[in-house]
Amino acid sequence: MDGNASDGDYGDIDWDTEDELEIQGGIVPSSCANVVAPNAEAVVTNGEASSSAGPLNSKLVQDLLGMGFSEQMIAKAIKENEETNTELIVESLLTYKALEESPDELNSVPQQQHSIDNGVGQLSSDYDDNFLDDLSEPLSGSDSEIDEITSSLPKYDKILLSLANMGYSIEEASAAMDRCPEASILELTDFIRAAQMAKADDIFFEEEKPKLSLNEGLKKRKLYELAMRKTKKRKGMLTEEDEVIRLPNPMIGFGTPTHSLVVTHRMLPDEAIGPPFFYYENVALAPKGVWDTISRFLYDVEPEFVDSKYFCAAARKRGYIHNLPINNRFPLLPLPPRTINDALPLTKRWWPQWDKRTKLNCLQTGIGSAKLTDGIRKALEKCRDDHEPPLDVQKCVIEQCRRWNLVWVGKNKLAPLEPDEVEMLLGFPRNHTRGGGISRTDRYKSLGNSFQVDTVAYHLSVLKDIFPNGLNMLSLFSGIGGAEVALHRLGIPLKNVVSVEISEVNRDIVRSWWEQTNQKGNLIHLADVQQLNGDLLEQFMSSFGGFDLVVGGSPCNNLAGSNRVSRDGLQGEHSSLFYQYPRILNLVKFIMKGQQ
DNA sequence: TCGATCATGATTAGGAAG
DNA sequence: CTTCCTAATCATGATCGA
Repeated sequence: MDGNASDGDYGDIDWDTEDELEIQGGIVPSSCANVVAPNAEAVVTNGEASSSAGPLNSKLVQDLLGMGFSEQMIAKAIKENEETNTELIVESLLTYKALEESPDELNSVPQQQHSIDNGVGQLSSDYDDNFLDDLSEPLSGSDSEIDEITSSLPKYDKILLSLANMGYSIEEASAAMDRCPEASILELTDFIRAAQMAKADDIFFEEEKPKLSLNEGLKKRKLYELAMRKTKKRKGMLTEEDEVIRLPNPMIGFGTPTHSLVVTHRMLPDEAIGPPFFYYENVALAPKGVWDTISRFLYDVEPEFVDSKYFCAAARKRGYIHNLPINNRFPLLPLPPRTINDALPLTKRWWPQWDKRTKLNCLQTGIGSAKLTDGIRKALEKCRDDHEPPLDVQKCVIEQCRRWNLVWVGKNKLAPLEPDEVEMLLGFPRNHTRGGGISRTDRYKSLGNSFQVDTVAYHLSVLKDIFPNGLNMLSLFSGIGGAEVALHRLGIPLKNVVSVEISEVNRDIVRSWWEQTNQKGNLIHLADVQQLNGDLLEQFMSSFGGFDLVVGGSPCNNLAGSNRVSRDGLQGEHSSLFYQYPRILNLVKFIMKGQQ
C-alpha cells in the first residue's frame, strides 16, 4: 500500500487542470452551482438563470445572488463599479461580506454601553496635543543623500558579488553575465534559473553529458525565451507601478475559518504546478518591491496575505506563496482564543476601561523594558484613584502598550508577555521551547521568528485528504518547527522530514518535540541551506521517493520594520537566503520529474 | 563568555483634511 | 491632487553583571 504512495496519493489531484477551466466558485455548498469566471466572464452551470429578463445584467445578478450575496450588496457593488467589470464587482462584494462578517472589532467588545461605539469621535474632539515630553518635530525632507558606498567597486564585480550572495556559484554568475552583458540582476537571475533548470534536465535526461557546458535543449530554449520575454516586458514602457503587489484589506487571503470567502479556486501558472507542493512565507510589510521579486522567483504565483489576528489573539501579517488547493480548508480544533480576554483571562481583572485593545500586535523577538512598565506604573499611581487618568496620559500609555504588546497584570501594572504565553498564542504546545538549556532570551527570539501554527495549519489542511498515509517534507528554515507542528496537529503523519535550520537551539527544540510526540517517521537535520545541493537532494529523494511538500519561511531580518539597523531588503545579509528557496525548490521539482 | 537588559527610527500604508 | 496624521512592525548592537 505504502509502496508507491506518492503516485497513488496524487490520484485525485488534477495537476494538469487547464487554465480555462479554473474558476471561482461559491461557498454556498452544493445547492448552488453558479460560478463566475475571474476574467469578466460569467458562467452559469445550471441553466436555470439563463433567460430571466431584468433591468441590469440579469445573468450577472443571478449569479451573484446564487453566490449568497444580498440584493442590496449587489446593487451597491454594481453601482460602485463599472457594470461590465465583473471582477471588480465580485471583489467589492467580497470586501463587503468580509466587513460584514468581521466580528472582532465590533462584537467582541463585551459591554456596548452608551457611548462606546463613538470612541473615535470622542478621541478626536477631546484631542489634546499637550503631550508629556515628546513633541519631537521631525524635519521632513531634509536631505536626499544617495549612498555611493558601493560605487567604488567595478560594476562587474558588484553584480558578481550580489549574485554570489544570492547563492549562485561564481561560474554560474559569470557565465550568465557573459551571455547577457547588459542585463540587470533580476534578468541575470532569471537567466541562471533557466540555466539551472536546463542543467537539471540534462542531468536526468542525458546522464552522460559533462556538466560544464550550457547545453541547448527544448526546455532550456523555452525557459530562455521566457526570461527574455520578461526582459523585453521590463524594457518596454510598462510602468513598474503596474506590477506592484498591494496588500488586501481586510488581510484574509483566500479566506479564514470565520471569514469564508467565495474564492475556492484560482489560476496557477503552469510552472507552479507540482509536484511537489510548496509553501513559502515571509513578512507582509516588507519594503516596496520585495514581494514582487519573491513572487517572480516563485513562478509568479500571487501571494496570499493573511493576518493571524483572524486565527488567534495576536496579529501577524504575513504573505504566503504556495501551490496548494484552497478549497475545503479546515481549521485546527479546538479553535484558539481570539481575544486578549479569552487568551489571557487573568488580565481581565486589571484591564482598564480605556484600553480598547481586543487583539495583541505582532509577537516579536524582543520585549519591552522593565523601566518602561515601571515608569508607566509610577505615572498612573499619581493619578486620582477614583478617576481615569487624563487623556494625554492614556494616549501615551496606550501607545506604549501597542508598541510593546504589554498586558495588564496588576493595578496600574503592565508587563510584556511571558514566553509561555507567546507559545500559546502562536499555537505551539506548552513548553515547546522550554528547557534543554535554552535561555529566556533565545526563547523569545525563536518564538518571534516562528509561524502562527493555526494559520499555517489552515492552509496545509487540504493535504490531509491528499496524503492520508502521510507525506515526505523538506522543511527549509525550519525554526522551531511550525510547519511540522501544524501537520502533526492536523493528523497528517510525517514520514520523512528533512529539516534545514541554522540555529542549533532550534534544531534541539524540533528534535525534542519529534521524540516527545512519538513520531514514527525519520527526522533528518541539516544546518545550512547553502550546502543542500542536487547530489544531496537526490540521495534523500531516491531513498524515500521524493518530497511531497517543501515548506519554508526565509529570514526576515532585513525586511522587518522593527529593524532599525539593516533593513536592506532582499539583498540583505540574511534575507538574501530567500534565493536558496527557489533554487532548492527548482532542484526538487526537476528531480521529481526525473523520478517519475 | 553568556544571558539579560535597554536604547535605538524608518518605511510603509491608509485615512482625514486641505 | 497634496499634506499631515495615525499606526504597525518575525530586530540589532552596546553594555553590564555573573
